[in-house]
Amino acid sequence: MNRPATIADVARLAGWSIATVSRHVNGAGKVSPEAAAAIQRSIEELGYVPSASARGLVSQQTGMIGLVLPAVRDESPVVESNNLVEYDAQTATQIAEVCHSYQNDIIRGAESAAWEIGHAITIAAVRDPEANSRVRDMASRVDGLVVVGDAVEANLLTHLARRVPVVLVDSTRHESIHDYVDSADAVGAGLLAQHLVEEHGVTQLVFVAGTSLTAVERRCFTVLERLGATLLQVSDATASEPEVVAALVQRREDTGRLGLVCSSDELGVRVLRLAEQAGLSVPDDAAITGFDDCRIGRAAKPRLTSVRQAPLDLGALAVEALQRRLSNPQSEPQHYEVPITVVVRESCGAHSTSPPVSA
Amino acid sequence: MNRPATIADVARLAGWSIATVSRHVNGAGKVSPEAAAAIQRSIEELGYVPSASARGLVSQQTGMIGLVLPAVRDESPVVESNNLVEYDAQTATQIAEVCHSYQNDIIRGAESAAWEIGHAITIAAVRDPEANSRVRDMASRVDGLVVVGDAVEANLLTHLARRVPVVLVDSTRHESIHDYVDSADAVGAGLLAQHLVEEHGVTQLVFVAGTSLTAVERRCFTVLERLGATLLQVSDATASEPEVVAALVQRREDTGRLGLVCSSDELGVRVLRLAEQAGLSVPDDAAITGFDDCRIGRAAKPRLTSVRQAPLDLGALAVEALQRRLSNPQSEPQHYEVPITVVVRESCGAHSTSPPVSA
DNA sequence: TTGAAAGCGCTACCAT
DNA sequence: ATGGTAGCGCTTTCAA
Repeated sequence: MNRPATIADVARLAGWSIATVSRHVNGAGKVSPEAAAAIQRSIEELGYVPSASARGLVSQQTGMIGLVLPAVRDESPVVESNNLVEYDAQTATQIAEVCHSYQNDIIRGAESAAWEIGHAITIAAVRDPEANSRVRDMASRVDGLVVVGDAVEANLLTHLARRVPVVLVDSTRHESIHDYVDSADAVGAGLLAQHLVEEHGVTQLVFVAGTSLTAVERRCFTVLERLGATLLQVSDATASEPEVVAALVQRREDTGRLGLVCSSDELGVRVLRLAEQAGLSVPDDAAITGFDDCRIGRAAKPRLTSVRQAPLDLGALAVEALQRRLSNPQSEPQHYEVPITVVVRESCGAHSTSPPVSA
Repeated sequence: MNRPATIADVARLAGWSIATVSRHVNGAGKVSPEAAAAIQRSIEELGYVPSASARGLVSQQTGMIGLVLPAVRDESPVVESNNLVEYDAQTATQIAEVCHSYQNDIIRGAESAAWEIGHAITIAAVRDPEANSRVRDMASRVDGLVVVGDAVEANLLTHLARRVPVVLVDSTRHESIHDYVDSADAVGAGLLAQHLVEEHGVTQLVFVAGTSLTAVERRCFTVLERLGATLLQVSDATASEPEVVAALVQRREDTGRLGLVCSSDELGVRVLRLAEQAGLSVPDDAAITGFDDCRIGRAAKPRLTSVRQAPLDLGALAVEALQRRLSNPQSEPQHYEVPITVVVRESCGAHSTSPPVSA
């Protein structure tokens, strides 16, 4: 690995001009067969690879798309002594895994879509929203930026947006000056509710969530509320579970067949257990559904009906949005939504053999 | 988003020379406070971000590290009608998920390590080993290449290596002309065996693998063989399972307490079931261990003792290797190994309350 | 401390 | 079809 060969080296060795080499390499313009042959030979010989920097400099584009993700911090289990460890899976680890697979899908979706349009992607996991230099640096080497979640400060974002187009993904505080992509989660909640009511004769919808609602959860509840759903908030603490059990019993008595729409599969599994404690049979007394279609829900005892929001598509759509913006810089900021899918399983009353039902 | 501001724009607006702006931005050389202030102001005003291409061109380095991964193709479940689907988890999907989380960890490890040394990373999932242009392109925009698995043809690799240093990760056909990183999997197998024999009184070690051994598996078996292990190959087909059951019964009768070292957690779980069918109690008649420490093993009935090879560290180590190479281009190609960890659980005879044991 | 200017490797335009 | 050449935006001498 000496000084890497340049186009000039190739030209000299081949006995043709730099311009001709450039044309040959880019397949632009006509190049005589003899020239092409000679040039190709010296390319091989010298191991020539054109410099992306030089190309980018003259063409004013880098051929790269940047993906900024919020870093997920995961607790690693304590390692006890050299090479041997006693391991216990922990909640924190599980949550981290869910986030990882989510981000992983976004990355892969973006990578694939970027590849389709001839771009490479570069990624940065941002630990700290004030870590500006990181994002700045990235902005300098890409044609466009996909920012997932709230990894980046709003004002930095606007600064960067003056240089490269920015597409937000699943941001909670998305401002309308940027293009924005998320899943149609509220639509999913609605579909789910509709399914429960129409197909499984649920008479009372209940939206089950944590003690404080996230933006997504609020949106979902808004939709569900219109369909007559009530809200049941479950704290993280195990201590408060008896209350929840009581509430479930209560509602069952008051209103007949329950449809418990939980805001995550994790929560859904927990509610499954609580319903059992409440003496409710699932799905007969209470149909229970999750959200996000994680493995945990697929492994649950009555498998959990859930809403799948393909993060793969999220990533891909973000890249497509970027491409549109790139080719049409002046148009209004747009909002894209990736469609969701309701995955019907036993926890809502479907029989494993029953055919799928349409919306 | 007009034409992005250049250093010249900043200089003009600030009323100082290009050179001074450059020095201010890079913190190199002395710049008077007044100059700094004026320059900083116009940077903000113009939303100036220095062009990585231009920088790269002059400095002859891109500040990027490329990560090439073999694409994992996963079967997506058939979607049945609009937005509703009946889902069944499939083996193919499970395998894909394992690969994904493995690759995901490598990416995150690499990203993090790269960040430490001031580099960004770019990734390419290569669908087809002959997709040369993709990798070529990447080679043109990075300071170094990390190639995972057998994603890239050997001869292309050597071509590229003339331009950028290449570090191989988990390649089966790694040639000694490149730096190379993998896990100490064979060491792990050895440690596992040792643990089984010394701590749990296993009298007969059996290495359980698929019908054709991968390179890793061969390495592991080589080690185990020295410790007296025999080989038991299990085909993917369920049909042949009775034979395996018979084999297990046979060996148990012949040689006393069995130590079944399986080449993956998936296989381990399967063997768990087969041992049960064979009427063997686990871990009393047969201690069973997996490999790779996946979720499936942690969820198994007697939780599976396994060997964890932190792919996070793989990625990080690869980047470190690259950095060494970058700062010392002439040294001999090196082989790096990330240490493994034996995770002791019930399937080998450990009590969940028992303290961890040292090697 | 500052500024002028020579490239870095490449593309694209203009002659030929 | 081919070659000469003017930049692209930046860093880095070298003088001042």
